[in-house]
Amino acid sequence: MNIEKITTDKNIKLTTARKVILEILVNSDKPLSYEDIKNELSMDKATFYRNITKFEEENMINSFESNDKKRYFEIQKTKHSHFICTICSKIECIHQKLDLNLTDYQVDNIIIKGICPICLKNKG
Amino acid sequence: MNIEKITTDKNIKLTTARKVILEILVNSDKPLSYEDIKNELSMDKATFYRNITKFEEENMINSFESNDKKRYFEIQKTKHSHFICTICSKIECIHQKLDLNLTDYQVDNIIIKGICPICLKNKG
DNA sequence: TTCTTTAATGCAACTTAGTTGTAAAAAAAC
DNA sequence: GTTTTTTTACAACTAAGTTGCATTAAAGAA
Repeated sequence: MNIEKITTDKNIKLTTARKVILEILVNSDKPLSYEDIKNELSMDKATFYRNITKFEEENMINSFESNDKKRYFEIQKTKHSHFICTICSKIECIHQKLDLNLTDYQVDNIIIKGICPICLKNKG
Repeated sequence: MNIEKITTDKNIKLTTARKVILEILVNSDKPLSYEDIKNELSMDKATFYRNITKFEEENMINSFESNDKKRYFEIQKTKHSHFICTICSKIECIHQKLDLNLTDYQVDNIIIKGICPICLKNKG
């Protein structure tokens, strides 16, 4: 997947700052927070967040809050859900299809909170 | 449902502050944020959050972050999921049973993000 | 190319949810 | 009643995210 593909048909100017953010997100296999990537960013955090907002408006990326109170961003390559472990805070992508059967609702993201297999085992 | 029932078998002292918080949560049919209820609280916010942390440790309440960046708290009367509309930010409790079939994971809360029927209709 | 307009950026100041240290007060243990 | 532990209020702090504004870059027209 390349950036050109993501920006096709989007009302977006591909600036250097935007390329940097999108490159990082494209090359990650899990959602990332600002904290996770701030060292790789040359731009100011205001620019980062303004671009993130723009990406969201254009439906290029997806974001959600985790239980560490931070927002996590990702590019929706394929539709999937997220599991957040309330013990270790790890975020896992769940690619298994979850049938929700919620008519009249548009479902964009499913976030499941609970305890991951590793922490469950450690708990005993 | 009364507070005594919630605190049964919990390692918790039922102080005035705690009673106030629990009363508010018990009498609500939807998750509430600190902002939602701060006017009804006589205590300091530090006390509020410290008690919320205690309640969570004792598994008396459930919390999750919405897309307004705030945490929402509720007492789990019956197990259910939550739908958060990314347009109007309304939080709806979904009592329909969602079968996830995630073995090895303990599922505590399912948060579905998307667009609610009203906003979908308004969008056209 | 040059002028004009619009959008994007950096910087600093700000907002606000939530946290932490600490001393006083309340409750429990003895 | 005295000691110990827990809870509280208050104030100071932290950090994610936002906003205002001046500067810069880019796009469009002539």
